[in-house]
Amino acid sequence: MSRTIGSSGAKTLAAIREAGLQLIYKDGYEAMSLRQLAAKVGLQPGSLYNHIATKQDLLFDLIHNHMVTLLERVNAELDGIDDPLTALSVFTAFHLTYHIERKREVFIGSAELRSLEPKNRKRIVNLRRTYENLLCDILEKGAAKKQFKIGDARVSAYAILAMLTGICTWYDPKGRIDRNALIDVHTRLVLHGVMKSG
Amino acid sequence: MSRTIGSSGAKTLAAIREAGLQLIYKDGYEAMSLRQLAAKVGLQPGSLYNHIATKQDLLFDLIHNHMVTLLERVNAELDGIDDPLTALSVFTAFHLTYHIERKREVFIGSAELRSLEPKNRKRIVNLRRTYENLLCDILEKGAAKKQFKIGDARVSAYAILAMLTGICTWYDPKGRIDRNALIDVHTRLVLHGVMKSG
DNA sequence: TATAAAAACGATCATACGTTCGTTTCTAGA
DNA sequence: TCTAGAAACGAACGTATGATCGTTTTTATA
Repeated sequence: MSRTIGSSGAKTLAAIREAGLQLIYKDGYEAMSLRQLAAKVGLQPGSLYNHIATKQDLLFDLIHNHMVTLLERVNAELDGIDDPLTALSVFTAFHLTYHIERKREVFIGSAELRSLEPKNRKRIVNLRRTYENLLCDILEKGAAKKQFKIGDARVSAYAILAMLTGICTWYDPKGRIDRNALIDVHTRLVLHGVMKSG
Repeated sequence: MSRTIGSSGAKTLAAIREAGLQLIYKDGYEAMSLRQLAAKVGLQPGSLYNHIATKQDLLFDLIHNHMVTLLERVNAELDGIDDPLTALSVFTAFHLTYHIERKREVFIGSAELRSLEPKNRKRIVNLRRTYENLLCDILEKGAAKKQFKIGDARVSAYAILAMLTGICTWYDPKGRIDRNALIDVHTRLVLHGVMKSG
């Protein structure tokens, strides 16, 4: 028995994950070859299989890990908040912050859904649905309390999520736009968009 | 000399385009093999090359054709409209309508940008930038006239476009949601989102 | 109807892919 | 220090890919 604690295996796996994230984000899952991936990590292609089961497993692992983290964090953020308006504001800020920080995972999580095997895809779609439902609930509560005026809650939720998630395709943290300014612009669009008055 | 008018070649090319659209939309460009494509059209793989130059050319052709049409139509829609509020409303309705009608092309046009060779990608990105600028201009004019209150115009434009384009990933014309209801919900979100009052 | 071009066939090319496997090297716990 | 297991090598597997090419069939015009 050996190499359980502090083994370099964990580091290698982490390096594979990071390299995979970069390559899939840049070129897409299908376009990334395991030879590319291995070269980026500094391994022979076959050696990858000491750490991952299949290419598909790596993709699922990356997306699943991201979804679980997303749900954990959003639940922590929304915990104890009752007022729909406050909740919507918190949700918006959280969603943007998280999506800026992990934009590669987020992008892969939606762009490469199609590359997941049906069974894996279903698991991810379920987690995503759970997340969407959080926003749906907020909107419905706000509409019930007459704070919001929206049409169909699910349609509105999809529209808002699409808007907020869109930054993953273009936002550059080192670019012209300040992060807080980004959050302000979006928060305004969302809140004014759903508010009853206006 | 023969087979110039009414030749069956044009029909075959159209069939290849349509089949390509379906397959790329469903599985992605990289995942679509020319054998799949040929089978769907009812040809041997090699016969495709009587109609297309390369697989890459087919992808570019599909996306480019879509972008050119998009620009033609939006210009026709906005022609002669001066008031920013009216323009924004028209733009929103047009964008949604077009994106519902050609959701496969639109989806491919953004999801498969990465699959285009650099030179091809640049041409598409330029066309897209032209389209984005139309919305940017509307927002800036509205802000200058104090009709709108927005932050950065380009950020707002990206946010709105992301929201409206998002329907391509989930909207089903045969589904629960009526098309007009969809347009209403989104128009409300956009207009209220940018309006000064609120 | 004769003919030249268009379009399909179908075999084949070279290459790249994900994955496997026997072997060797390294490393950390006993 | 010894040793078992982890992790790397590197050659190889079978398969699928995009693309080519000489040949045959179909088509519409002249």
